[in-house]
Amino acid sequence: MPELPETETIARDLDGALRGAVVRSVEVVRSDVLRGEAPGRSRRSAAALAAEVADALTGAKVHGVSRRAKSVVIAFGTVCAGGQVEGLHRLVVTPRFTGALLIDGTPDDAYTCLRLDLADGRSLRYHDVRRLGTLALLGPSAFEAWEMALGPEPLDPALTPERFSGIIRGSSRAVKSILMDQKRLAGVGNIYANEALWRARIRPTRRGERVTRVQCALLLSELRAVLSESIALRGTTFRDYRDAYGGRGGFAARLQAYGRAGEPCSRCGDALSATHALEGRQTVWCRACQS
DNA sequence: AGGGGAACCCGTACGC
DNA sequence: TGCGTACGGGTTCCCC
Repeated sequence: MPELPETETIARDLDGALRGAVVRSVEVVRSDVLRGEAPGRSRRSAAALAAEVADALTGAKVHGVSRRAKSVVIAFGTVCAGGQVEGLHRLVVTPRFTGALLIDGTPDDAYTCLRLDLADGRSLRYHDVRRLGTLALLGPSAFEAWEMALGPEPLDPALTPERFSGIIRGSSRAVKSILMDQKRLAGVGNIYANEALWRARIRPTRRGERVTRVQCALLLSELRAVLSESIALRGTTFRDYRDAYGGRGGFAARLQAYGRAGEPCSRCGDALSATHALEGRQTVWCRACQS
């Protein structure tokens, strides 16, 4: 389940590997992962979208690869006669649970949804077993609309403790739900919400409006710490996540809360509690030292 | 505004 | 062993 550190890892690898590469041919194998206006939107005619993607990407040049929220953004431009890049559009890839962007060297199989063959002989595949991930090809205005609807990036220095505190304290919902609400804060999912709250000693069910400013400042710094540490170890492979070379992330062994229900809290030794009652998602915390 | 539930998928785990 | 079924997991969308 790629969240911010995992999609960041993929984006950094692909930016280094693909910047400047030219697409020779496009094969849409599974068109049901394609979306129109934005990732996650209900799908339009899959056949029409497949034709649009093939048409737009054939001959296109990779301008750069970046990340926003939990999505990898591949920016393409068309190479014109003069050599300059025009008609920038972006393929927004949201892998969800089992999606992966793989560069050549990984064997092809039945789960390839999209394959881009590059002029230099390499290839890039979007691979997804469950196909809950999505690919959306967005022009400049649709891309801007999608980005504008997302909350700030937790690692952006422009997100000050004051602003973060306003996000958390401005809602009566459970603080964990606020952390995971992509409209309020982008990129944080279940794993890192559990971890950040454990580190900051805040109970996941505490209402945002009842988290103090001091706790908010601590939560932001612990959130940034856990995200940065995970990026340094190329993310968390709990189960399905793979990087662009098919490799696993190294952060799973560092998790203190997620997936450790019943195990002793590494801070106080009490058994970690778990519930699914918070929006139906696995929530793990220490009753003794998180309040 | 926000909470609940369905839908999207299919490998995995389980029951019989 | 095989077959059938429940489940998970983030997000959107619809309804209350």
